[in-house]
Amino acid sequence: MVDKKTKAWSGCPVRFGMSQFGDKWSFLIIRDLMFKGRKYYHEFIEAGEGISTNVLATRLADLESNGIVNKSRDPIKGSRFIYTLTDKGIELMPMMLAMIDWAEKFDPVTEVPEDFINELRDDPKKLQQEIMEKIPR
Amino acid sequence: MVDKKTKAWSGCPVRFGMSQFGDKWSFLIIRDLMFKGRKYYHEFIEAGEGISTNVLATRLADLESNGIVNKSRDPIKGSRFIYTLTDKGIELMPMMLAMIDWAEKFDPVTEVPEDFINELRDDPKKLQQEIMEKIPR
DNA sequence: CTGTATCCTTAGGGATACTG
DNA sequence: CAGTATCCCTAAGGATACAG
Repeated sequence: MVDKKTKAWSGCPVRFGMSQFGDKWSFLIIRDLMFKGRKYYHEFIEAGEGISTNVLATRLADLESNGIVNKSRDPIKGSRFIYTLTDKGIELMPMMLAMIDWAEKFDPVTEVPEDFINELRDDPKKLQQEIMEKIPR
Repeated sequence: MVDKKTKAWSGCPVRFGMSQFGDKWSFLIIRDLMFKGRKYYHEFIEAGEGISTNVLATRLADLESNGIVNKSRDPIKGSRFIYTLTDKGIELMPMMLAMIDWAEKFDPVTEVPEDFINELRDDPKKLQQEIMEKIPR
């Protein structure tokens, strides 16, 4: 678990995670990409969380440079980009699901649809697969 | 999964999570409490992450007011406090483990002990139970 | 020693103007 | 319309003095 002497992981995974996506906006953007099918700049802006355009730009750039988000030109409408999760980003799903499960337990206001939570607790792998298939690529 | 109309969870669990522990320092403190057996003020300070005393104080207070951390007087040495995870805090373990698993996959520098990762992937419930028993109360 | 309060700086981020 | 650059300000947080 931890080194007996230093009581530390040599390269700490939690610190690494924080350095890669460890702020409010990154989590919310990953949420949007993972669970809400959002993939365009304006969709993130209009998500209603109040992120401003410049902050969104820097977060997307950060996530991209960390290999979590992929940015590619929209073949339909060449003036814009499509933002998607990379494999590395998609693999954050277990963490996000664990967080959702936790929030559902402890936040009286959180209202994740019942069948979502049921499936999450019953067969997380299956749920994960289902979500995966809906994530834009 | 999401409401068909709003495409949103009514009370978003991710936003809730972020409001409860959604910053670098909170994650690191929770890590210390959960995996490193730390429970005293000075142990967090000396963790070597460079948190300053005032920031630690506010984070501990925030986590306490969010019901994630418990603060009680040390019966041995009455001039100090013991900080522990509440049940609500302990239940963040699946999320933390998922994050550790992810970091181990994607950070070349992260070095979680092999048997830890093996057990995490093989029998997470058992690992969780084992860690749980080592968490100070 | 175990924390808390104060001070002060800086970086994060909101508002908005701007460019292709 | 899609995204970037600039401006400015607030609030997070580092250093450190202070209190019990």
